Amino acid sequence: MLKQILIVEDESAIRDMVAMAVSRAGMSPVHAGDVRQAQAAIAERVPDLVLLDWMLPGTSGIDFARRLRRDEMTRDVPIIMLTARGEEDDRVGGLEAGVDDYVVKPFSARELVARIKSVMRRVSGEGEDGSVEFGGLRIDGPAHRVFASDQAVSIGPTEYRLLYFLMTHPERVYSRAQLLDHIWGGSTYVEERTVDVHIRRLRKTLEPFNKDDLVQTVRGSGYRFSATPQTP
Amino acid sequence: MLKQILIVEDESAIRDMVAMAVSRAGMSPVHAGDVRQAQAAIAERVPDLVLLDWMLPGTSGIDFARRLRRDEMTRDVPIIMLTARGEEDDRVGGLEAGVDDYVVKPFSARELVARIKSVMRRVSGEGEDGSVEFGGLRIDGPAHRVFASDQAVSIGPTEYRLLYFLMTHPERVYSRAQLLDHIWGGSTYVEERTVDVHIRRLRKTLEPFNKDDLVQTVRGSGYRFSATPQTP
DNA sequence: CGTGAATGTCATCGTTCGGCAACAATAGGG
DNA sequence: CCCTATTGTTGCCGAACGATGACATTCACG
Repeated sequence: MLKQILIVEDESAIRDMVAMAVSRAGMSPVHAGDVRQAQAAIAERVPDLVLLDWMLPGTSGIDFARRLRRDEMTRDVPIIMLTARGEEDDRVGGLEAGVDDYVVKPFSARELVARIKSVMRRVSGEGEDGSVEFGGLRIDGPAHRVFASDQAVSIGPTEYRLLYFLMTHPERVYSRAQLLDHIWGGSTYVEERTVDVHIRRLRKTLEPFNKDDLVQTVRGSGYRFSATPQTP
Repeated sequence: MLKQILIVEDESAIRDMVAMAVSRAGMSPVHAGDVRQAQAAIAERVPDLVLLDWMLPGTSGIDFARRLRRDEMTRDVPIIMLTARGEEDDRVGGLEAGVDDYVVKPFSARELVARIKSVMRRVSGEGEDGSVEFGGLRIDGPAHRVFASDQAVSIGPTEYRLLYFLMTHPERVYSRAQLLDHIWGGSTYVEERTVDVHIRRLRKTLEPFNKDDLVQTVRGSGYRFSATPQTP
């Protein structure tokens, strides 16, 4: 059965472009110009993934995302947000609403498809309400907080996003470039070394809880979040 | 093999600046002042990425982008558009044409190079390295890890590549030259004896798990990875 | 404004890794 | 049984890589 992708986007040009990309990737696109149409489509069939524009006429994308998370039927459907450049700051809010990933406009068909596949590949790990638990760490998505063995961890915004991404994609190596793409956003320009620094800061905040060895270095390849420790 | 970047831009000043940045980043720039020249260059060699000015004499950049996408030969070549401020609204059209990213003039050399790398990374990017299992050993490609009977094995980068190659091509003899080609890459020049050393190191890391006899010497020919032990 | 937190960048330091050569060991043919 | 080609082993050195601390800048908030 073909994977069905629901595209909620008011600009028809973008919608068509996305639909084209999706169907060329062997998935079945369904169009919706606003939230009403989207709900009608969902009533028809619950899609396998939702591409959701941030700005929509009437209900905003993020409100709709929250609504999807609230409904039993659609709770586990992954959501990818389409945001314009400059709206990136609202990411944290999106994470709270249980959004799985962001793609910043302008984006290429190629990138979008890659993100869709990446998100769909990750079925496991994620709890109901967008909270994640792994290796003795727990992220409470809605509350935007991190706990290590029920102790609250004080953590900065970027470290939070980094940790969130790693915890939702564990046991897998990511290069610095990939981390930049996923956490900083594909269209911002940052040095690759910056990743090192934030990895360092993340480790430092996890250190008091002895969870810093969850963040592992893979020399020549990148970083990995894993429960089984590095064997040196 | 150097990555070749085709620069299609009519203003020679910008072209030179871009070419400078590109070659300083270790890539090989090729110039084209208009679409005709660009096509000639492509006929010569298909570039690894195209930097395309939005406004060109004759055919516009976006038409050229569409043409590149239509042609089988150039379908997968990523394209970055160079646009002037104010043309940003036309982006959607460009995205439909399959453009991978935009850089808005005026841009810095560093930003451009970063974008190029990001796009190229993405294209070759999310390589879904499969997992391999053979003779009690298991390689988790995405995690970049080796397990011997579910125990994590600590292994260096080159040993990892060597093991990965051997495990994906078992029961077959490879000469040192062949191993050099496949693992080191055809463009590097290394002594053949170096293979011996790394075979040794690989055996050493497999030794604690009693898996070192999977790597077998075929005197006069090379090495082989096999589940059935050597008959001495 | 002023202040502090957050973030990106840079320079430096220590470690690891890879390549090589020199030597030891072994096999295989005559 | 010996001799030689081939392979195994080890130590060393330079280059590459990642970690880290310090610094500059920006941003939000009072």
